[in-house]
Amino acid sequence: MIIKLDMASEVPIYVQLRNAVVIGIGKGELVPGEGLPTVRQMAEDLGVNTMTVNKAYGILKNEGFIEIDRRHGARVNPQKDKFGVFREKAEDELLLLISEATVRGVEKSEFMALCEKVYAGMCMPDAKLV
Amino acid sequence: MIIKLDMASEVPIYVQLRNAVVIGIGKGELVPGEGLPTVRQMAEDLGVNTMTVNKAYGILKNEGFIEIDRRHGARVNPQKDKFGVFREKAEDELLLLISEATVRGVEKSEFMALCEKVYAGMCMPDAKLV
DNA sequence: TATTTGTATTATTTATTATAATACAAATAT
DNA sequence: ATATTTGTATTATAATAAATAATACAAATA
Repeated sequence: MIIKLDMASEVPIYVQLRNAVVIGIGKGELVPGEGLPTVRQMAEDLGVNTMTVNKAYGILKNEGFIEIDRRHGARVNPQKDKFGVFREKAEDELLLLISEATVRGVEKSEFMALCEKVYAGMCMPDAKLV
Repeated sequence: MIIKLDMASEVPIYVQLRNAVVIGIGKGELVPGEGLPTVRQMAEDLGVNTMTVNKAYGILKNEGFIEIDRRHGARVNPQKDKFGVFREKAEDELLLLISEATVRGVEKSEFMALCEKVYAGMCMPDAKLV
């Protein structure tokens, strides 16, 4: 899995890394049980500090995307949204995004089509083979 | 228009304020040409510093949501997404949000229904009268 | 036993956020 | 004309966040 960081971005590196992993799992490029590179390896690959990677891994662990132990390192372990925590967060984010879309003149149909387009690019069963 | 700030939030105050205005315009609670409270008034209402409000207003101006002059203060002036800048940003955000939705076990149909729900709560032509 | 793992610690640097106290030019209202 | 209000700029300060650096340690592995 290839992760690209934008060092000029306002988004903190550890957030960019966290997001990349979430997207990777969502797309199926990272499958449950699969191991992530070690903290040190990932830090070396990305050219960032060990603690920056460790922070991202810690967040992914707390959010229930991966599990970590000293034997196997970090492994993909996605947990479902049991109590609707995500649904609530998603609704808040969608309110902001859809508000801006409306202001920008993007019709509802076009916004929904944008969602469809993103979903179309999600299903990549052979992504790892590419 | 009532704006609520969460002082305990990790989201900076000026970002919360910026978002609230964008949502207000999107919902139609703030109509084009309508004046926003002055920087000082808004700061007093919210109990924050003048410069914090000024920063939010400056961003809203740069993003093309309001216009500002010394005569009329800040007025709502939403600009359309002419060059697809918003569409690109929206697609990036949707990729992350939909990825997380997928991981959390939220089906596509449910996600689209969530969008529909948000849209249903958007159209409030008489919002200002309530 | 030596190595690798995640993790913790401490320190330092830089950037961001927020507040505070003024000040100024432009425009308005009295 | 004068006083007020407007957005804006300036400078300073404090608190927090982000990133790096250099180690260190216990647990697990090879």
